[in-house]
Amino acid sequence: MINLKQLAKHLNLSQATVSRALNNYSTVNSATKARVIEAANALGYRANTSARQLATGKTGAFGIVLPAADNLLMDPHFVDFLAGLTSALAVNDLDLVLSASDGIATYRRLATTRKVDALVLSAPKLDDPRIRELLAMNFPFIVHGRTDRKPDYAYFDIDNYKAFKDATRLLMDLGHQEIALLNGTQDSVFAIDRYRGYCDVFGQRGLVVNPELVFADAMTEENGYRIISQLIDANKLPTAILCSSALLTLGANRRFRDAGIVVGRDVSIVSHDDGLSSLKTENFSVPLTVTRSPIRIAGQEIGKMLIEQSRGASISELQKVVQAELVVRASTGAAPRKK
Amino acid sequence: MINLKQLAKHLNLSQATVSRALNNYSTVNSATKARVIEAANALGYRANTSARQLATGKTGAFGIVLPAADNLLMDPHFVDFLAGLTSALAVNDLDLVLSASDGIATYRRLATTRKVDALVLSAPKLDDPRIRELLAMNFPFIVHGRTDRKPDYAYFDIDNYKAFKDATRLLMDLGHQEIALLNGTQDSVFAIDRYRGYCDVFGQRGLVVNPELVFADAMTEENGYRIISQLIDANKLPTAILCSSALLTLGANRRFRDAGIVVGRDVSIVSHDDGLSSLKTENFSVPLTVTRSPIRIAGQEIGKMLIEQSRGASISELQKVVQAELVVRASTGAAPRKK
DNA sequence: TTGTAAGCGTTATCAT
DNA sequence: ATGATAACGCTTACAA
Repeated sequence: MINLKQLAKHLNLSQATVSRALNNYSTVNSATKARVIEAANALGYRANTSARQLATGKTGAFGIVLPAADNLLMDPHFVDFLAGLTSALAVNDLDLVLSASDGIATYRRLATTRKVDALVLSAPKLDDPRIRELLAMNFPFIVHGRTDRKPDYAYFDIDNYKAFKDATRLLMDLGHQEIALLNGTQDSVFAIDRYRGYCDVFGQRGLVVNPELVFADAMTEENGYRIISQLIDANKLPTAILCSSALLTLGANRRFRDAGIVVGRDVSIVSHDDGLSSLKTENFSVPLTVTRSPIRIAGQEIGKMLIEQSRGASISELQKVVQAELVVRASTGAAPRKK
Repeated sequence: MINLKQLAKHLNLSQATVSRALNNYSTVNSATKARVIEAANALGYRANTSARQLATGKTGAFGIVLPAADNLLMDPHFVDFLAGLTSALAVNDLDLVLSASDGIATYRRLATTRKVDALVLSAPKLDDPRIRELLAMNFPFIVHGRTDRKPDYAYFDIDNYKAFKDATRLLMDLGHQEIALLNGTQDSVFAIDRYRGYCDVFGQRGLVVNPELVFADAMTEENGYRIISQLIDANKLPTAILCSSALLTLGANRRFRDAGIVVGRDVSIVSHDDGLSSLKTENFSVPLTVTRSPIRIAGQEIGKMLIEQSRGASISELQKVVQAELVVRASTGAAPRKK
């Protein structure tokens, strides 16, 4: 394990020159630069991270906190997100520091101990205290999602409002009027946006939303099953359902199959699809019609934004919204005639 | 953002004393210790991580690399594992550094740049090159799994052999003789161990394993569906199946439901269950009989071992094997009579 | 183009 | 019990 001093001595150069050569400064002679790099490789020199961090004030790492240990429900979306994020960072040899959530204290700790250069913040709530605090501390961060339409911080989000508007329209164009919405809890901004999209189409067509068909809860397989059970038992199953997560849809499908209800014929489904690699909506027994936006891409984009941010990009350059793609497959069909 | 020098000046003490007070050295007067701590809190002093790392040579972080970006299949097990791991580390304010995998180079980089104090290594293969290299570098690591029965490095594993022996016995005791094994690929040691457990029970009972009923592939929902389809189409469906993953079982179940085959009556299933929070085997339409061993606990245990290791525990203290629990639920029943 | 030397903010050693 | 002061290994003015 050789250090800069030793490498410099070995080369009969000063530490400064060697350092500059390794960091590709333009002022250093290209011949010596080559010589330095070769020697460094030959001797297996690797800069000590802590020393570099101390000297530059940059850590070369970004922080993220593992969401929701509170309800013990680990979100399967998170791995895909992490995969995208780390792959974008790896391009520049940047790392990701992962911490278990102890609430807002974790964010504070990560920011104040200068373990990381910036944070990524997932699943923002309305008026999220983490955002307020980070903003007050003037610590850089990027939000996956938004707290309102046009916030004054860096974020990456999908157009949830538009996605669910499109999905609702599609169903209505197929003749559906009774459409259940299986959504996430209403404290998450994305769920609110989706609900608004859904409602607005009803409004535009002079129809009224039936609140008995709107569900806001944790987006688990179990809940999908439970909600459809409830609807069937109460004899209130609508002709179509709109799901905020493929997991919910999975559970709903299981219930439909148990009841002998054929998806795409007896009932139509549009689901949001985060493109999870472990849950492919195209491989469902009845391939799903979805609003699709891979969460892995979101991770990747946020990784790139993190890099841009550390290079000094302004807030306005760090605000992105992408559209979800409406993919029509076999789970949607014309509304059955009223019996 | 105050530093040690400023804090020391503010207290009319030397940096050394303040540092010692903050690090709870016994040699420092308890009155001044209290005074220092109070001032530190009042002024919001936080030690600079890089500086401390440089001085101590310890990073206070452990590394892990996100598996298998190669096949784009993100393992949902990984989040649960991470949750356990980070929660154990958080107790001591330790962090986890996550890197995207660029093959073995990633491990090398993490080790040589001294970004972390130790690595955790997942999904070991037979004669894994990562292990060989880390061992040669003398860099500390803990393996989740094993490369052989009694290796000479730190590891945490479950007794896969015993688990699948138990499962196979259970099925045979119920009268099953044709038992399919839906396993992971045979380059993973856990899959080999499970296969051995399965085979040995056949051997002990004087029966012979039918190789047409043994499948070794990626443990995805799709593969579970596909394999059962294949069996049904070839009219070779056995009376029982043994699955290495709840995901495989999920897919198998979907195929059974499509075919109107009733699990627990027409066919028996025993699945391994890693206790994923997003996939609860007790909530399947037919609650599953499983060999259970929560992967979250594995993460937690490895987190504790990482801490022990950095405190100087010996290799022999860092080798743990736990048993999976056989939980009998409704997916297993007596073998149907031969038609 | 290269070298000298001063940080960066801690902890550790050695006196006192 | 406390204080000087020297590491730790790098980057970066400033000089040459």
